[in-house]
Amino acid sequence: MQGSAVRETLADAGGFRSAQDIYARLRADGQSVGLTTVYRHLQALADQGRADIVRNAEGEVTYRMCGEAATSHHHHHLVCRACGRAEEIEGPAVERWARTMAEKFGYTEVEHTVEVFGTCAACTAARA
Amino acid sequence: MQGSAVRETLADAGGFRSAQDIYARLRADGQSVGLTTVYRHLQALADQGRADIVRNAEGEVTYRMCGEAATSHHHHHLVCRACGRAEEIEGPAVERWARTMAEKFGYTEVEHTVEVFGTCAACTAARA
DNA sequence: GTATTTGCAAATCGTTTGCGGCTTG
DNA sequence: CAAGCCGCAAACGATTTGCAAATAC
Repeated sequence: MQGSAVRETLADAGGFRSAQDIYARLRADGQSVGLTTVYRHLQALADQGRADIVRNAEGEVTYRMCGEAATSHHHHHLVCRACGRAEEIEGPAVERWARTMAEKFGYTEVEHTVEVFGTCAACTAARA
Repeated sequence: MQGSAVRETLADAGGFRSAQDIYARLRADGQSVGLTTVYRHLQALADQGRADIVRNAEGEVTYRMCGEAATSHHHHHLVCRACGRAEEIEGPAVERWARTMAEKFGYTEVEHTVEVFGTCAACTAARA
């Protein structure tokens, strides 16, 4: 099953990666997989809540394995735009703020997307 | 110049709209424009800071005219996912939180995207 | 042998670009 | 005539789907 290969690669990558990225890594690793399959497994992981999704600035969808703690627990990310590495962050104040604003303007079924992008210490240093 | 037509339509729409959307409205209005032109003008408006950009859940880029007050002033949006209408909102606490988190993890060149989606009062009501 | 997984090729879809034609000053 | 605007047609890049072959149970 290619599923495990996809999962392993995504886990090994350790950060947010696009389907294309994972596909490239698998191929580079000599593995024989189809792009379609990669997309399907990534989707599945996301559906099951085993992977988090973040859409990058270019509009690409990126995935990252998330620990069971994070699973089904509302949180946001601080993502390195250079290497994809990410920290899980929380902000009760933000949640409250979003809800308050929505109420104030009479909006219902509120949802929000909050992503913080930056360059991690390692990547900043590597930029010598 | 088709530019004014695009600007007017976007302004009239009063909310966040995709290029395709604006194009459709113009055509429906009997106007003769090319999709390419719509994209180009929308891009230009965004570049000049005369329009705000929000990428919706489907990954489509949507634009909305923004007042001069909003121009070049950092703010976020509370967007109605049904009709595109939006309110400009601010959250000093959120800005601070993002910066703090980034510092805490050693990330530099911090940026963030914060969008709040909901269903506005009118659309909620219309759902009778 | 029936259900599931796989992957190639083709189709979608939003968006961008090449480029010749038209407009304007 | 030169500079800028237009828009058709083609190119693009990410993602999805049809479908038949390969595999699993």
